[in-house]
Amino acid sequence: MRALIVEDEEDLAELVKEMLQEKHFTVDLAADGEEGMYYALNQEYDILLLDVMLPVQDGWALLKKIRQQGIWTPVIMLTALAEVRDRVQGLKMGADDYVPKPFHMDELFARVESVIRRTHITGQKQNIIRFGSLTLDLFRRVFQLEDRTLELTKKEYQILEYLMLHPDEVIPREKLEEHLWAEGEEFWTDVLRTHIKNIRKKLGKDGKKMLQTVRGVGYAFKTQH
Amino acid sequence: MRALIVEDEEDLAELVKEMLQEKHFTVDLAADGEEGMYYALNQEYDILLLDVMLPVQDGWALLKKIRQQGIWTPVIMLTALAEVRDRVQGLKMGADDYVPKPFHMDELFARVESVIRRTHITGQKQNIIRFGSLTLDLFRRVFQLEDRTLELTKKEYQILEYLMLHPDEVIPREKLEEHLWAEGEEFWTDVLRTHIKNIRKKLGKDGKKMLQTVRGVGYAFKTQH
DNA sequence: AACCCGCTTCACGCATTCTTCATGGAACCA
DNA sequence: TGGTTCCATGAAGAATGCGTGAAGCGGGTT
Repeated sequence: MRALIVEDEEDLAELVKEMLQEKHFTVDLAADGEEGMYYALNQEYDILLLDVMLPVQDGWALLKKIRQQGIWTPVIMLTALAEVRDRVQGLKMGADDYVPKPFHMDELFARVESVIRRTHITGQKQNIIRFGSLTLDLFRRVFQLEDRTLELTKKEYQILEYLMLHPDEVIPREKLEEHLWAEGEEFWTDVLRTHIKNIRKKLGKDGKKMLQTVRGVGYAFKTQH
Repeated sequence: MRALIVEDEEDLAELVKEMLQEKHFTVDLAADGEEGMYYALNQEYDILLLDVMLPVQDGWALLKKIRQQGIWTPVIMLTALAEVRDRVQGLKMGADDYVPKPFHMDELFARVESVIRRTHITGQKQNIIRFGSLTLDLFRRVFQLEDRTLELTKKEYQILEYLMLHPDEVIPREKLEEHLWAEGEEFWTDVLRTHIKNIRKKLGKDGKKMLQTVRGVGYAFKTQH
């Protein structure tokens, strides 16, 4: 899962970021409305957390603009102005929820979860995806192979989740890398190879069939043969 | 994915082309407004990159005309005139974004991605092309023959994609070669012949019917034999 | 501090893919 | 029909990219 936080109070932003990372999100941070706009338009996220009071361009303006651009990623507004009026305005403009500051991290995360669940691609309560003997429960963040749950590390989970959400699609290395490492982070493509190797190992004898290499391009999760 | 670049500065055009090819796009180049018009009207693209200052017919005129023809492929305008007036004009005339020169390739690509995604969400145009028993899913980067997915190598894929995207059109060897090998790379035309042979083999008994040789010129993908 | 776990780095061998080459065959033109 | 050019083909060599195991590193935990 990927989240974008647009928040100018650095400390708070950092706290939220860490909390989400702990929950295995990949997080991008933007400090003002313009930067936020840039990220929101150019990356794919599962959730946007927007502060209302922002430099350059406030949260409402940002929200309005990205909706005009046809981006319907779920949005949670964060604001100090705990007024009902704002809430109404926000929901009208296409926010999915609204969390008044100050908030507990737990509460925020609960909202994040619920909003994502509500609006996720499938639109259903349960986000369970199954191919053959492999099952992915998006919200419990669990893979099952036959009846055994797979013990995956964070990066391994992120990779397999991404691939399984795009079945039979050849995913270029760069795309996976963008997904796994937030803007600006360094990495070496060796890393991806190693993770793939480890995932395959955990997937057992069918590992190589499920996660196929497309030489010179990337990897693909195969639903059959 | 397919892109058309209409740009008269050869060096820049070549740079953009290579960048997009690296991102697995199939790219056509046109050097003036007239040629650009021809391509835009006769081929389908996922994105058009139009220079404003062009010989014969400028980018705005081109944009206007193709919109009049009912072609709503997303368009990004490239221009040296980084004026707000232009931007407004462009957006009014149906450009989807606007990138002032000089730009970084990364930035340009970010815009390309975002514009495509935006129009994808609303448009839901599937990038699936089918002739007879052969199907190409551009988005997934997968060929299917009957129900079997074809296991093509990178070069093989690039060749067949290019030919299938220009059905019944005789593609000169040199054009294919330009498409496959970046400027300056060495090759021998033997290579192309060998790849064609291998593709045909993978296509099975109809291989030669689908991929026809045009003696002295090049090859053509035939939609019917 | 010592440990553990997961992420990253590295070097090497191997397999696939790309390219080269030699040969025979098909199309084209007098 | 013979000569010429261009193309198809299979096999073999060269280049490339991937898989793998092992080792380093660093943050978090006890």
